[in-house]
Amino acid sequence: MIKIFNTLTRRKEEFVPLEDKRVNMYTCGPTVYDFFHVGNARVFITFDVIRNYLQFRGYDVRFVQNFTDIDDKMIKRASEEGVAVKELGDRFIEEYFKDADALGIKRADIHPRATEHIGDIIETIKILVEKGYAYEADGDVYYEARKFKDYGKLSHQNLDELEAGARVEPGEKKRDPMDFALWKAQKPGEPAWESPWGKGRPGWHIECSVMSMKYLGETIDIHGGGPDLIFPHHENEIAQSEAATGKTFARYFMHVGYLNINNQKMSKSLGNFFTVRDILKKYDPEVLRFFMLSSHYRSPINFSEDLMRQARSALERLYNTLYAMEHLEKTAKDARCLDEEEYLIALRQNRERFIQNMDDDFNTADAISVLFDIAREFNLKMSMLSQKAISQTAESLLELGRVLGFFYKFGNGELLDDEIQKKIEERQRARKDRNFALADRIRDELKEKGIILEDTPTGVRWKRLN
RNA sequence: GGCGGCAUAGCCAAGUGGUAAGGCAGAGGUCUGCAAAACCUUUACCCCCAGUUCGAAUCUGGGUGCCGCCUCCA
Repeated sequence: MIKIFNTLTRRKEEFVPLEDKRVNMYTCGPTVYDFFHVGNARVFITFDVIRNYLQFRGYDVRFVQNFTDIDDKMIKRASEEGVAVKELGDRFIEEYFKDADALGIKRADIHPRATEHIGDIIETIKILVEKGYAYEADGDVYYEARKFKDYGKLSHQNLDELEAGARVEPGEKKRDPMDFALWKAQKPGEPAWESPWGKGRPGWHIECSVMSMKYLGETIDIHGGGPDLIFPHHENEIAQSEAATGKTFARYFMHVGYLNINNQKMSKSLGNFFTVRDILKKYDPEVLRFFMLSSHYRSPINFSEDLMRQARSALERLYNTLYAMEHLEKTAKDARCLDEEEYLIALRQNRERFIQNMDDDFNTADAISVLFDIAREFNLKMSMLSQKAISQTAESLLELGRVLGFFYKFGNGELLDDEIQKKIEERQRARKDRNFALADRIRDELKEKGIILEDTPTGVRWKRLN
């Protein structure tokens, strides 16, 4: 039984999708005006794992993540750079996929763009106006928060409390500070589309309501995003969607914890801002993924180079084990000895434990510890295992690791080229002749080329330097 | 002012009523031509005080410290 912490109820609930074995999920993607940062990455990686895991558990997952390609930030950046908003969006969508691919974040089934759904957005706004939830004011259209009786149910605030802290920008034509824009009238130089209220563009919140419902239906199973989306973004999505349809918008809302720098929120003004693009210059993307998944997704985590180095060492340990398995799979003789029943039972139990941990609100930290347990058991007993047991272990470790998005680069037919293979043989001859100077020189040479040699009782084992 | 989160070894981090997973780093050891990897051993008054309980890191109350949301933000 999978349990999910639902922001709506603030508790872990048993996960029961609307349709048996089918899950519809939507997450709010990036605004494509720049490269994405490590905080964004945490959200994308988290939902990538959740999606993988649900599939692993046999669900048919339909996953949608949008691109916000029209809003204030887009307009501002485009004009700064002297390019069209469309051009800016195209460019950073491309850059998004470069980073996401590197991090092993799989593509959503659909990545809709706001600007390609203007017609749908207008239709939904029309419905909200007709139903009396929205009003036009001078070319703008606002949603009247007070009309929606459940407003605040996600962020657990009531309107009066929210209103006390609300800020009204001068020049806004809202009737109430808590009202928010569904449609904004065009300002000079801004991109705009024709609408019943004149030329303009959509507000931020409406796009997600519209695209979620268009591709996944009026009621979806899981809606997620970053922690600061709870209010107002997701609150507003609920208000818009549920007012329009009269149905529950999303049954489980999931929010990822913050990624902090020195225990503080990352912000451009503090200068503690890291893009994924920058970090990948120094660290393997898989290390970043490992680092993120070492903590529970809802806990705040701190990002630092020291922690990245710790993550790198830890991941390396798993890889060492994988290399050892690969090596032994080739050299192990069958009928090794020992009763390996017990070992295989423990392996199965570990696999079960992994599932239990992940079932419990996707506890990746616990799940990772199982990976290490499997590795230790194997390292301890590897010289006594049959080929079959070794293969089974490798299979399990790879299978479970890949649910978390690890090990994708492993074992895809990386063959040593002949030249390197010859060097290894040459070194073996030198070792036999006790010409250790030559042997060490060859080992160093290969290291230069990124190939690490390790001598073991069953022969030379090699791995690629990361 | 309203709402919420966190505090576990040198560092990171699970655990949420039965006496502390896992990783990194350190020390010692085994193995080894050397190296590497691996394995073994070793390191915790679970922020403080009071309470509930046969029993609390885990529940309750009160402190202390840190962080967040309520405003564009993942």
